[in-house]
Amino acid sequence: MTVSTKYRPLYQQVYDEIVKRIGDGYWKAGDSLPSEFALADELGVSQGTTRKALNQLVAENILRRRQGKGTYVSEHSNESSLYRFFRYREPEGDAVIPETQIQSVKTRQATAKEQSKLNLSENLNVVEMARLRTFKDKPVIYEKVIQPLAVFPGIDQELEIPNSLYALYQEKYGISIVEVTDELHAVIADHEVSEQLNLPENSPVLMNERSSTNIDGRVVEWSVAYCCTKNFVYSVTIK
Amino acid sequence: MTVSTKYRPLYQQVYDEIVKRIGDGYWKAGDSLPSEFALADELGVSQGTTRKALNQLVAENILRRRQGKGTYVSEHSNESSLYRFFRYREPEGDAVIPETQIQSVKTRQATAKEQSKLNLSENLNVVEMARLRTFKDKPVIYEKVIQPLAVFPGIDQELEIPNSLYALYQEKYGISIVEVTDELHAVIADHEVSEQLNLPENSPVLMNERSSTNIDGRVVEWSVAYCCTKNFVYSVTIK
DNA sequence: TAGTGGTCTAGACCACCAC
DNA sequence: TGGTGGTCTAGACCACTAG
Repeated sequence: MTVSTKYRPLYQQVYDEIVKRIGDGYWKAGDSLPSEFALADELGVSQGTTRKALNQLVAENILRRRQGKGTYVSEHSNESSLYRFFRYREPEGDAVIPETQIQSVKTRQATAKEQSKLNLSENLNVVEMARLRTFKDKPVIYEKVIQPLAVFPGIDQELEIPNSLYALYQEKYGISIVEVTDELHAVIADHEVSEQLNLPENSPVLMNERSSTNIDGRVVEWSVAYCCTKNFVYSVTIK
Repeated sequence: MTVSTKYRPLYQQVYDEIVKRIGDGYWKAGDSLPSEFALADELGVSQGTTRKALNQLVAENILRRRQGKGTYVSEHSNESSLYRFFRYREPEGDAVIPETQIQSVKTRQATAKEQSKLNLSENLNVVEMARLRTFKDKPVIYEKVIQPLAVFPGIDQELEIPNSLYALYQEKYGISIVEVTDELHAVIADHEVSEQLNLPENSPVLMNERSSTNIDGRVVEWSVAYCCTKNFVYSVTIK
């Protein structure tokens, strides 16, 4: 492996190389990686160094390892990991898996806020998807998802949009969301939101502005979700 | 080191032993631990095994290490780590460090909800502290903190309550909060909350119900905080 | 049985810090 | 200069999986 002039520990260089290969599509979600020894030989480092990089990637949910089988690129489209970023729960703490209906898909220019959140400078075309999430046939979350067309070409023409957009991003665009940042506000539902969520006027709702980050560190999606927290809570554990 | 009948990897046994010593007060917040080799010798394992346990504890914010100096028990009363669990930010993303005023301290029996959240079965005496957090002389968060008297004996007689309760827990009671779980709701401020936060009637506020967990895994504090998110957001990153 | 990841050890060398 | 943690290597053995 080429050693950069600016010093980075070997195991971090191995880490970078693996991330690069996943980002380039050389290894795709669900693929198995070579064994520790094979990878170490190929990159010219020791098995222990490779292991350290691999374990770091496991800690970040980018890889999964199973003793006796091998090392795999995480499939974020698994039921379990699909809802890793979905933080709404019933008050008793039970997970909620909602249904999703697409309400509308529009293509337009990004607003100033969207440009800033998505770091857009040149191509300002974005897709706005409005979605209604329902649970037991009752509307629970109304959200607008903003995607740069440059990142997701043709996503506005997509006919079958799955329950989880993250699965679509991964399968069709090779984009793996590995981190999200949520900013939560309490607001009064406006007319559109009350109507969609079937709430009385002036209901308080939780507004969640989310930035989603790809494996390469770019913010590739920004969304605003409104949730009535009468029957649900946003639950998060910080360590 | 004694090896338990039920197999646990050596490095996890080392991990457990270190946690136990911190929990027992053998090493206190800010203390330095023996070097990797000294600890390895004492416990009868290799330096690499000790290192693995130590690094895991660093990942969990229980220890801190500095090259050339040593390994230290985290002081959660550091400015930096004190606010690790404080998730309110200005909309631009700047951290907010508020002032705190104690409004009242009461001792009473735990409610059913508090018993459940704090896993109380025998001694039901709890202390309720009402606190108002202000930023730039404006009230921003009103909260009620519930502490079991069995865990914090005499805390209701405390004269000097610092800005961060977690620092008090650590210094006086040897309790280190290592994990919190927040449940967020959007609600309409009631009379008490609007008055404390100086808000008009019917303002939406973010309600945060928090369970705080000690190093030994027990929930030792439960609180409810109300925040007006007009000028602040609750911000969290999930990986 | 062969191949994989998981644990554990021993030792070398480097970078940082304090005296 | 001596002691600390940080990186890197080499190799042994164990546990799990699959054919």
